[in-house]
Amino acid sequence: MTIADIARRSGLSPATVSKVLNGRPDVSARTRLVVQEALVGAGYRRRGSLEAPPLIDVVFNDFDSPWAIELVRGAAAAAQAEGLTVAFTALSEGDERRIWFDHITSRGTRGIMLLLSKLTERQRGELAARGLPFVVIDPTAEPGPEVSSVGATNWSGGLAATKHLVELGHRRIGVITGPPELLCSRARLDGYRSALETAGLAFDDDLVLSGDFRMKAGYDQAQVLFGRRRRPTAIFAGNDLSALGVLRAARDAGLRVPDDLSVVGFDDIPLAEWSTPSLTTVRQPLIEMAAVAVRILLDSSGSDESLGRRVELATDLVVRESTAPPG
Amino acid sequence: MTIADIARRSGLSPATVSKVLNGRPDVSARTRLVVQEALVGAGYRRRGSLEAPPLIDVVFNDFDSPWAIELVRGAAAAAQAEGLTVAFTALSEGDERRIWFDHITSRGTRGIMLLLSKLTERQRGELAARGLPFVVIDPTAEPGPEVSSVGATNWSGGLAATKHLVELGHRRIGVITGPPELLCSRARLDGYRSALETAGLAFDDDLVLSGDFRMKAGYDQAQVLFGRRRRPTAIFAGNDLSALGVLRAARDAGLRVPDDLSVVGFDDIPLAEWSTPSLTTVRQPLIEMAAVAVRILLDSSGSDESLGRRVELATDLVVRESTAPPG
DNA sequence: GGGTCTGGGCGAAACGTTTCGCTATAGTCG
DNA sequence: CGACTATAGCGAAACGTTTCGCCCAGACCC
Repeated sequence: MTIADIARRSGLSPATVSKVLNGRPDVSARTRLVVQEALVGAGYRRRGSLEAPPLIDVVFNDFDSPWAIELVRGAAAAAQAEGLTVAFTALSEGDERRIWFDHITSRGTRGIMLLLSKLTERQRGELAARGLPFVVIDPTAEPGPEVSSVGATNWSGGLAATKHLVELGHRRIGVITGPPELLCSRARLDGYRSALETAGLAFDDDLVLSGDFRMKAGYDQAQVLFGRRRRPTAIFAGNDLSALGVLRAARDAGLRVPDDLSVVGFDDIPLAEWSTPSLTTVRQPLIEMAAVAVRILLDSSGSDESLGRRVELATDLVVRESTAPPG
Repeated sequence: MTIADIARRSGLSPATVSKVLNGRPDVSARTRLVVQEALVGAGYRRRGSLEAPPLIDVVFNDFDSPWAIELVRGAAAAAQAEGLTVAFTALSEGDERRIWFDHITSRGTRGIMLLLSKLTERQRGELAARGLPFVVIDPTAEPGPEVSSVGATNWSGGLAATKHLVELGHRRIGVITGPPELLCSRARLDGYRSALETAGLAFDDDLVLSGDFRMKAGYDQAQVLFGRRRRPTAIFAGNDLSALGVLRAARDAGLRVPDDLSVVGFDDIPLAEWSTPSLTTVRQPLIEMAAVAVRILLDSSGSDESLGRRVELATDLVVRESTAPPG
């Protein structure tokens, strides 16, 4: 089954078929469609499958967070073990999505790993037609069943963090979530809610604020919480970065952590161990998550089954210095 | 001038010539040489020069520091503006250098950006033969004149940091340097020395310790300094990461920063602004440095001149909360 | 309406790359 | 020392990719 066969089937030249396969621009939409049908119909595969470029693409929104860094590092390590390199694309705010996508597909890749990002329906289709796998880490919305994704047990993590605070004796526990549209933010919040329920504590809307996973948000929202009539004695931050913002806000407000305020983060970035005070947090195995994602990409690279896989790795509460019984 | 011509000239097949051009392993050393001579003799160039893969490679030792991250981000941004992608390779400790090098060269790249790393003589030759440019950021040793490199004004930075402390009234100023083999570490230390001299202060060997740019080293060495007969009233850390280690050590030793101890870092990583207390530091324009490096790669990609460029961008003292007059 | 220009879309042919098998040489065993 | 095996090195041919020019449709001008 060669390119020439496809060309004959579809009444076009081998050159044109090649262009479609490589996402070249000088093919009309109609022709492209005809070729793609012929490709699928004939079950075409490149001959030596070794031609696939030894690249794995990691794409993320410009959040320059340690969280992303850890994932990239994990991906790089896993890729290197397979003789692959990680190429990475940071999407800045206003970026037209087409740009990076065209870029990656025209250059070729072994698979695409999306951090917190989403593909358009069109893009999904194009990838499927070319047999390029992709996997989402911490998907934004509930992804379809045919989309592979990797995450952590966010709900359990939120539960564990809150339970820890409750067991220390805290009754008023503030929350600063991540962006509400993210699945992981919502799961963590639900874990919090569930822990309160189990403990027989009321859920108070006034104590729940949303942030964006950055330090500044943690800082600002912590100040809001400090201004509440009855100040919470503990804060569960959506991630470590905002938890660090909370620590900072506490210091500026003259509150001692953990004596006057307990703080729990989420992620366990390397910094959490070195902040002052060191941060109690819910550890996500980011390195492993990236490794799993790479494995999914490589596995699904060969096979045609379009059934997605959903993997959730376990989280782990790491107790350090930022939590204590309320003063 | 095609591959076939070269083949005829050297009495070999086009296939073999192609293999040489692509660094394939199944060519004997002699044959490879013959072909390379023929290539040079005939002045061969690939036809469409557009085939150069749209990749820039960033290679660094596994230091997982925010410093490297900033540079990678800068490189990614600059590359994206040119329609290129950044591929990145983290060298772990025991890595055989050949591995990554063969990998990158066989896959192809537009240029290589080395962070704190070094190439062997052989590798330099191989890159030159293939016309692949490279640039070093913060070179380890004095690089030859034909090597391009980008850095910051480390000496001035060290000078400015120390001068700042001296002007605040500090007389005993400890230093925790980076790895001594790095040019930038030594330059910063010399700046420190020079500032002391200008101020008429004696240089005391007991106050100079070396670290490795990580938090733990900052922490450990700070404890050593605290144990000195006359404890220093200020510490100049080789980079922000070790400065954070110092902050932590100070807290564990019951010293208040900046009342009992002033701390200055180097780099101005994003975190410096958010640490508690926020860190006075010498800012390196990392993003710009990476952008300059990318520009050098692309500029020298076309031309044959093998003369290296050395660029040093200006550093800048950023005064925050971690420095004050000695108590 | 006819001429001219422009650009998108396609294919022929030139080109580079890869696979696969052949050959010669080195290494191994009895 | 001969037979057998393994391996490195190379080339023919199959294959995919790219360039370049042709064709044609639409826009524009006169």
